Amino acid sequence: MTEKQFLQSYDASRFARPSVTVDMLIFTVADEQEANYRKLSPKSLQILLVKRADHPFMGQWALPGGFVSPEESLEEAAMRELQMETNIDNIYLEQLYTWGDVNRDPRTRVISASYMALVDSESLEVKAGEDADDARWFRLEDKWLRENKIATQDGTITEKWVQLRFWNEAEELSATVKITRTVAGRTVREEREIVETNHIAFDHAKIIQYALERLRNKIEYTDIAFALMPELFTLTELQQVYEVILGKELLAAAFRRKVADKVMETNHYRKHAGHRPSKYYRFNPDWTDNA
Amino acid sequence: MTEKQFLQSYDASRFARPSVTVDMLIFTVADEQEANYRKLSPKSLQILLVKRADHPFMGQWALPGGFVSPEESLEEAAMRELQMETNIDNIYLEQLYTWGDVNRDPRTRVISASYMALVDSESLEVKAGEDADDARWFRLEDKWLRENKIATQDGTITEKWVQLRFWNEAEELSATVKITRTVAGRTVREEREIVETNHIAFDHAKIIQYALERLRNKIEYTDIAFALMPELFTLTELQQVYEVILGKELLAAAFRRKVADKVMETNHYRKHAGHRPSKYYRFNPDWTDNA
DNA sequence: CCAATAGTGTCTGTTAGACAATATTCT
DNA sequence: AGAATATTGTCTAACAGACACTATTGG
Repeated sequence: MTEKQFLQSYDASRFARPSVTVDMLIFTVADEQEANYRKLSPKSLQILLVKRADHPFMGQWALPGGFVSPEESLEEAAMRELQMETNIDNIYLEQLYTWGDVNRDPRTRVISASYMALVDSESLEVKAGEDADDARWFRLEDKWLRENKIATQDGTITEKWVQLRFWNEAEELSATVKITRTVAGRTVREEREIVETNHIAFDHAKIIQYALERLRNKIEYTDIAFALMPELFTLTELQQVYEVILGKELLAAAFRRKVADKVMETNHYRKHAGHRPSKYYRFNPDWTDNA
Repeated sequence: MTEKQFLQSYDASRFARPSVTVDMLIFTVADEQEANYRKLSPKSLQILLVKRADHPFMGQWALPGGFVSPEESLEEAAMRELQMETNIDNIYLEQLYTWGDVNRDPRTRVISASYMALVDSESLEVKAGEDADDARWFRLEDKWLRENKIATQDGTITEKWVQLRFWNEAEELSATVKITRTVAGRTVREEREIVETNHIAFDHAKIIQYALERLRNKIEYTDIAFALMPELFTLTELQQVYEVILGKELLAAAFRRKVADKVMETNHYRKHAGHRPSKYYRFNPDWTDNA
């Protein structure tokens, strides 16, 4: 049989096939309200969730996403979903992880490729709430709850409980995820399990926790932070973005040294702030990460 | 309609579904032969490929892998394939990336989750060639060919050509992959394209190039190198593993300082080496990566 | 004037790179 | 003895953390 004959006679339906979806983790960092005109407005990390209109998990909140159609690539499907929710293009988009447990979805076997998108809140303001479907931004915070380390024959098992909290003006959601890290011999394995989830559909709490961890790691060794910034920004704003994602305060002097080569000065200044005006910067596209 | 009724009446076949496979990138670092009894044997990075017995790409070399069955998770499928090829368990296994272009496979729409496995060559020696199917280890090297950087409206496009070479006693394969890195505004995108491929099936050259890059990155900031080591090893052997993966020489003094906390001394020494014997070490499971 | 932030200077301790120097084996 | 590797010591430059200090605005 020639290759051509083979392909003509190939019957793809012989094998059972799963459904494949993309799940979108759309993050932004937005300003909070601040009463004192002199103080800077604090920033918060936010994620976009949609309210499920249908079974299963009807009424609960889920990651935006949908089935991948036969004539689009995974990336194209992710882009399509992203447009649908934010109508912004040229956005940071990165494949995160593909979730393939057997009973993730009560309907049928579903394998989900998750994508993380980062958008800057300024270009977003437009579409924020006026969405047709029930998409809403939630502030997102995670909290270390407790840790448990056990010795085994040839290594250790560390269990860590992390709580996620999501909230906006109308709603508050939460979940607890247990992360089990198994060191056996020279290899390490990590597993995630949802311990408790409150109005968050499917295994999406687990996916969000994973994404948050990845975001936190990547902001330290890549330039993704700039994807969260508007065209022009001050170094203090940039620092705030790092701080809200890392969940800790940074020293301004050291921070400025670290980002010095990644940004370019402009000769614009922020006005009417009630204190010394700060210079606006932009991303330096000639900056190269590697040596 | 209740959720229960909904689920009972749910018809999964309404949507066209792709086939899903796992592709395994099984790496090891093995000793080369060395004539001079006094000299250390150099090491080489190797990858396991299988010769395709059927159409399409019959006779060409491909990554081990196969279809994911409905009653196993992605990880379980990856484990199963790994066992099939190496019959070693408790191995380092990590999901790499999921490839979802529309025409990756001439038979039908196939989405492939790729997994990287690291095995130590010592426990492997057993299964090396006696495999039933046509699986073979290939030495693997990549070579930077050329780079091309173009300015655009709001950023740059960098194209990089990388050549991969695979060889063993019987066979030699090669491929060229073009990596396009687009910096536009504050976002970066990376794409990979196979420019030329020689007896390597599907888009697997691209996947291997990606895996190699990931391996190179991860060895710098994680402890995956130990997954490539036998139970006991000398610090020079460990350094050789770093060197062969990073493709550059390291200074012994600095290297030893860096890994000092990650290993534990034993009181065994390598014997009969024609020079000063080196101490054997083992991985220190109490070492924690993070602070 | 003063609250509040912007931005800089400098000290200190840690670490990576470089390389020299010493130690130890087997044939 | 001599080849070859193992292992340690030390100098230096770079850099991150800490913190003090100066600069600049709007009300």
